[in-house]
Amino acid sequence: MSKLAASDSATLATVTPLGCCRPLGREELSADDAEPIAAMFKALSDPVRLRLFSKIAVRPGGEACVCEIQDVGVSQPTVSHHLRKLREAGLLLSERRASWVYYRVAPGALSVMAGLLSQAD
Amino acid sequence: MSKLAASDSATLATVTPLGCCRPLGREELSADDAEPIAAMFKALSDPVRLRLFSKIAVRPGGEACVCEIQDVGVSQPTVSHHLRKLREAGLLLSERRASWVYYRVAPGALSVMAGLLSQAD
DNA sequence: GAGCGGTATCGAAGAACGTCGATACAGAAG
DNA sequence: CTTCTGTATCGACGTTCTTCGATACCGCTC
Repeated sequence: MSKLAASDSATLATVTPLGCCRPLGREELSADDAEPIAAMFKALSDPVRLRLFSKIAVRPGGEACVCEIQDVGVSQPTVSHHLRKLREAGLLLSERRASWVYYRVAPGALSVMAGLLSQAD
Repeated sequence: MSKLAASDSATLATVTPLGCCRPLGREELSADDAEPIAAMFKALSDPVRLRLFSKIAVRPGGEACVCEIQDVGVSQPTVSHHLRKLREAGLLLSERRASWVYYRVAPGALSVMAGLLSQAD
């Protein structure tokens, strides 16, 4: 992983093309579809990851340098670990620019999850 | 817990009254707000729980008897354990009717989470 | 009351997770 | 080439999670 780490996201890539991003209350989730979707929710199931994601999402363009969002009360390796998890889940993309690494919200990530949670009525 | 187990959900109850159900990309999440929100996502972060929730949500009225949704590939105690987790997270309500226990989707649960994931543009 | 089917709780075992300090790597600057 | 800053990886530790079998609880039926 060197330049533009786009897709370790088996997650988003696996989910999107399927018809599985319908509301959870629309049709019963298959065992296979449940797996990658659960992984996306798991990515947001930690308070630190949630704050990191929010810190990135609020920036204009949904992008931030790691150095700008590191104050979440845990060590630098831990921040790096959580950002990796978010990337692997398909929620973030990362890109190196000179000495700094920028993370940004993956296009479509939010809407896939929001779609799953929308009312089926 | 005997009759109508409505609120072990510190989660939903804690979150809803706050101004914290704005989109994650709207304003930066505080450490305190991140905690209960992460707990809700954690509830949906397991494939089995996701399927159980879906099985309930697809039923008319968003309600199902435990006996109708038990075939998810794990033992009966495990199913019970996961349903409890979903209830404690505020996503489900449970009610005993004669020998059977019915679980139903908690009103507002989905919209709170969907609101968090909606685009902030 | 005795027996029975449906559901919850208990206790244990193994896997997965969050966290850290130490260290490695990448690019810029001197 | 060496040094410095920013970020990632490694290895380890303690905690939390998922799962199970065994068992307890609850209502119904006989």
